[in-house]
Amino acid sequence: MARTTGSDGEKTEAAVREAAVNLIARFGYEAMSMRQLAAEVGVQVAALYRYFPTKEELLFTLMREHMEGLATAWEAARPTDADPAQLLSAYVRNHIAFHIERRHATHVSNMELRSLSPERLTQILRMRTAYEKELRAILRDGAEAGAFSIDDTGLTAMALIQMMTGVIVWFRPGERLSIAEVTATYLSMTMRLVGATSAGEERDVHEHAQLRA
Amino acid sequence: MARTTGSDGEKTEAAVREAAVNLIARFGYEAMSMRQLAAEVGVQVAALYRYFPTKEELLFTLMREHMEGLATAWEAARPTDADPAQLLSAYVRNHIAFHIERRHATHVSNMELRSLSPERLTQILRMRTAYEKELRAILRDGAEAGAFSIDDTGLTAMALIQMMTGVIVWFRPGERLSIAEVTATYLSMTMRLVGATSAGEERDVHEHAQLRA
DNA sequence: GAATTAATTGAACGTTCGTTTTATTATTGC
DNA sequence: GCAATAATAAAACGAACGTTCAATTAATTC
Repeated sequence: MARTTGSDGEKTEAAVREAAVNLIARFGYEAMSMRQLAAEVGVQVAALYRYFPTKEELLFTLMREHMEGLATAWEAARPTDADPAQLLSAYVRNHIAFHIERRHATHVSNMELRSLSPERLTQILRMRTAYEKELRAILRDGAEAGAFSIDDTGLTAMALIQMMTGVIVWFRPGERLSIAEVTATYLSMTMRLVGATSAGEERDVHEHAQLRA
Repeated sequence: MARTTGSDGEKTEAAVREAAVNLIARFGYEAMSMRQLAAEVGVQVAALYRYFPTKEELLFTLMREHMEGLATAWEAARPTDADPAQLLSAYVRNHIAFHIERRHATHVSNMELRSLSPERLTQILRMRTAYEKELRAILRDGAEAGAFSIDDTGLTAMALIQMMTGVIVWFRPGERLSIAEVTATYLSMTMRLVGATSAGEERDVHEHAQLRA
């Protein structure tokens, strides 16, 4: 046989992407074979190479689109004319929502960086740094405005990102906590961590979180 | 040639361990080949199999000893008759010191879990859970005693561990910050995050960290 | 100093890997 | 309905993989 009835390039490519994210998240990039991926999609190995010239290019595509999606989501979620606490709150909400929604893709983007060639690694890291820079700016502006009490802006930003992204390690949808509860608690922890003093939505969030304590 | 002059089983095994930790941390377990490891040690491939029956057993040994070391370090560092803030402070100090000191081994233990067989994975996770349980107990006791203000003990413990362990992702010895400075800032962030109210050593640490702000 | 044990080499095993090539069939445009 | 093109199958490539085995030499024991 050759071309199969009802075959469609776009559908196949989308199926390859989705299967690849799941397999790489579960077994790791090196451990996933192109044969395994093809079998998961329900296609022969050679068909994969019609859409992605190499295995690494497939990985890179998944990562790049994940980072682009993160940047796009933040652009859409970022409030205009907001005080530091509201900005930080929006950043935390967006970060947690995005990462919980795309647990597997986040896993891939965080764990498989070393499988990229130096040039591609640089490209992904540049996107990541740009995203983290937004948080540092929020923290710096808030500290200068007296809304936050922060020892070291850069270190605090890294600590917050590690803390928030860590959600995907243990969070499983439908278990003890809902996404809203997790987000509320993380918001509360974040605001305390940065020593937020303002009376914005942060206090509401904090009081809401206390309801479950 | 066969046995080489000055060859010593103990030294070779130690060299294999060390080289394996470094190579796996840098390239990943799947990407590291036994030939690459042998070349790094300066030995032929077959010699590795005198010390570790399989590649996975080597990985498991590295992980198990890392987790045992972490438990041992905490047992030695845990204060007797201390208030919650002092206990938490000791936990944070020990965790950060241990993980910075063994960055590569921590990377291996955190990133390569999926390469273990189910039984071995369970064994490592059991050790990890036991260690995390200590932190949850500290947080729970502190919250009950009124020393901390915590929304969700389990969630806070996970957030703290992710935040602290994340140090190894960005920290490089000899750069902008010293280990002492990083530890002080993380202690400060931790105490604020858990809403510590007591006037133990936590205030000293916090004031000290403020000196650099 | 001969016998035994410890440590290692060198070569090979079968398997799996990412990738390529060629042929074949389904779909699309005219 | 016929040409052009898109999508896939089937088979094969050489290279690299984890692992094993037999042979060989250094160190140790008596």
